[in-house]
Amino acid sequence: MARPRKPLLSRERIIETAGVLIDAEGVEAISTRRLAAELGVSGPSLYNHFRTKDEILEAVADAVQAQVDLSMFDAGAHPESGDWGWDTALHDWGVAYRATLKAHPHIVPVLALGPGRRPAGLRVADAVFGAMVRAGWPPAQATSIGALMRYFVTGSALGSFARGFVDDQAAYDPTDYPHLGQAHLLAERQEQVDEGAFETGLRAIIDGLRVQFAAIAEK
Amino acid sequence: MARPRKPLLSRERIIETAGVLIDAEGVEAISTRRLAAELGVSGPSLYNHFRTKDEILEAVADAVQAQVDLSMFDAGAHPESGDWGWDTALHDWGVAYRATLKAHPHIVPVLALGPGRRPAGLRVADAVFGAMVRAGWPPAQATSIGALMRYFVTGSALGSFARGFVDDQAAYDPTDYPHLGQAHLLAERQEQVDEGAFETGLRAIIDGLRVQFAAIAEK
DNA sequence: ACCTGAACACCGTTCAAGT
DNA sequence: ACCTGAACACCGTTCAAGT
Repeated sequence: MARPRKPLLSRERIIETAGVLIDAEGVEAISTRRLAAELGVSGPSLYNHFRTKDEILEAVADAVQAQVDLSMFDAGAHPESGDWGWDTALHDWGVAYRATLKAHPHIVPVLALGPGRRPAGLRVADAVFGAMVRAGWPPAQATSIGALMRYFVTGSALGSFARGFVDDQAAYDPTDYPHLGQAHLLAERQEQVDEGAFETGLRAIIDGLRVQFAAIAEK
Repeated sequence: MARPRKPLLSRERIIETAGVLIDAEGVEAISTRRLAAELGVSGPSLYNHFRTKDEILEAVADAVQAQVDLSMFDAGAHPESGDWGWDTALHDWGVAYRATLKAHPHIVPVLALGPGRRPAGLRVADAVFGAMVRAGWPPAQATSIGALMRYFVTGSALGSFARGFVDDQAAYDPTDYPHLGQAHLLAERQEQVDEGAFETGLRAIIDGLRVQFAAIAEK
């Protein structure tokens, strides 16, 4: 075939197809040959558009991150109700962030691991930092808030805590694990357990930040 | 050589060598051939001791997790001073947990991702759950606390937030990122920024849990 | 039981050749 | 510029053969 008069591939098409494939079958399902085949093209063609396979994965991760809603940080968010607060914005963002990652769980390791030098990651950092400073947080704390929220949300989206438990009482020898007598019950409700832990943690973080904020404002 | 009269390998020796290799060169450096060579043995020999390469990585992750100090959850911890509290225990554990993971950063993705069905993971869950219930937390909340702490600590150990920023002001176009004018300064102090965000987040979580605990105790 | 070399079906990436 | 097939240097894993 050689060079067609109109390019068969584009970065966008590669990212799109890779994303679908990863959502369906996981990151391990992606090989350059497999992805290329899915695109109707031969393996090495991809290297005309990306330098490495890792770069493709990073681009997919960035595309997912870009879907996270940030509108709650807008200066004029909820102007009518007048109840904007850095705390509710942070909570809403956390929930939206997690929901987006949970919709694309297979790419989360790439997203969480990378240094986050991707454009969408910077856009998030910018929005959070800007909103926190505007709300009265000192810059150093505003930076920390963006970081710690990322730690918590990606950590929660990465691994299921509840999935660690099997639905079999015999698996938990009371000698080894004296307090896990009911642990096998967790297996039945993995989803709720992880969701509950996330909600509890998110609320704790925000309650805790309120305590710190009050201490700062006091001075 | 065929079968030697004394086995050349053991699970322990494989885990140990794999751990050293991963610490030094990362998970990608581990191939079954490379690891076997390091052990003075041929590639397929490993399959007499582990079913898959992934099982080896899981075992290394478990070995790291097993190093995390849990003594702060002991019933008789600090009996002389009498200042044991679930909150300080949780804080100390968080700090110790993160320190251990930071000492072996290359294995953290495996540790954070896996379902945590490994023995060391269960031992952690058991210790935290037991201590929280003993301190007066309802079982459902005690479960959540173990989970949310894991989310936060592994998330913080996985990716550096600060590493996302480069030491170059020109990288942050004010049009794209209106609030990142000082972001290039973060690059210089990655370590402190991430450490500070972790400390802030850990304190916020514990302060927030105190608020919830007070609400529960009140009833 | 525990090691070996050979073999299978893959990989990511490079590169010269085609238009 | 953008695609191709061939090739290189790898992979994880299986398996029959050796003791």
